Amino acid sequence: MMLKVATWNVNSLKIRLPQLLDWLYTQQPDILALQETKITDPCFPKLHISAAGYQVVFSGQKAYNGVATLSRLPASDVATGMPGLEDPQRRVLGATIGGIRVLNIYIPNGQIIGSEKYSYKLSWLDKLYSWITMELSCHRWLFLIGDFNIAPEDRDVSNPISSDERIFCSSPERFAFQQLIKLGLRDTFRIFPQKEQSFSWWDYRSAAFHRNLGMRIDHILASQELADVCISCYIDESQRRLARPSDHAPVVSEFDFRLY
DNA sequence: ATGGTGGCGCGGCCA
Repeated sequence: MMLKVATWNVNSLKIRLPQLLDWLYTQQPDILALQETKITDPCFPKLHISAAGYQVVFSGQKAYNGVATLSRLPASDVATGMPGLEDPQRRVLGATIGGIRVLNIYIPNGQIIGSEKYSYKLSWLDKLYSWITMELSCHRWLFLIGDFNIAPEDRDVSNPISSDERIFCSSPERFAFQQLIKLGLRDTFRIFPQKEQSFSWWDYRSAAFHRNLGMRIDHILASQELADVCISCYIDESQRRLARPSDHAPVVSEFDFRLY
């Protein structure tokens, strides 16, 4: 039995719904984490999602942020925030699906190093570390997936020159990512050999996708016991080539694991 | 390039 898990920042679910439904039909993931749904809960297109054969939980807001998790099996123990962080921004969605804890996150962008938004990102990452520590203590099967807005290494950036002082690449951001790895999570993409210059996000501007100027900032982290049975991880760049694409491509990981 | 594109929603904000 194979378990297929994916993450995709769709940059507006309303605009991307036709693409999402096409993608679900062809890819048939068991679990899909969406970010930047940009839609309020009453407006969420759950009929379309269920018609495609998926259960869904979501936590949205108007115009910004918003996360949703689709799955073949129903979700329980849903969490829409992190302990110790009163945050009106909808960036977190935890759920237990078929015995696996699935934590879908949309880490703040940070905008400019030293800005207020950057401070918010770092304190958010601090809360995330505590939360993941706690979640790992009670779930042996756990995924931490989503848009991290962090490029973990220089090889995850098309132009790593002076990357140390660039947003997504700064030492505090990369340190926070490594702290999650130290907790026992594995970056499933790096379990396997990958082509150089592999990215999951490309700026809409300056024909960045065409020139492959991007970053790998969307990640599927798995607890050790799931990483042990991970059989592949890839970025589906085909979605970025379509008309009116999201600026992010879906990331997919497959596991030799049976959901129950 | 102190720029550039896209989404939301109709003036900026956010990415």
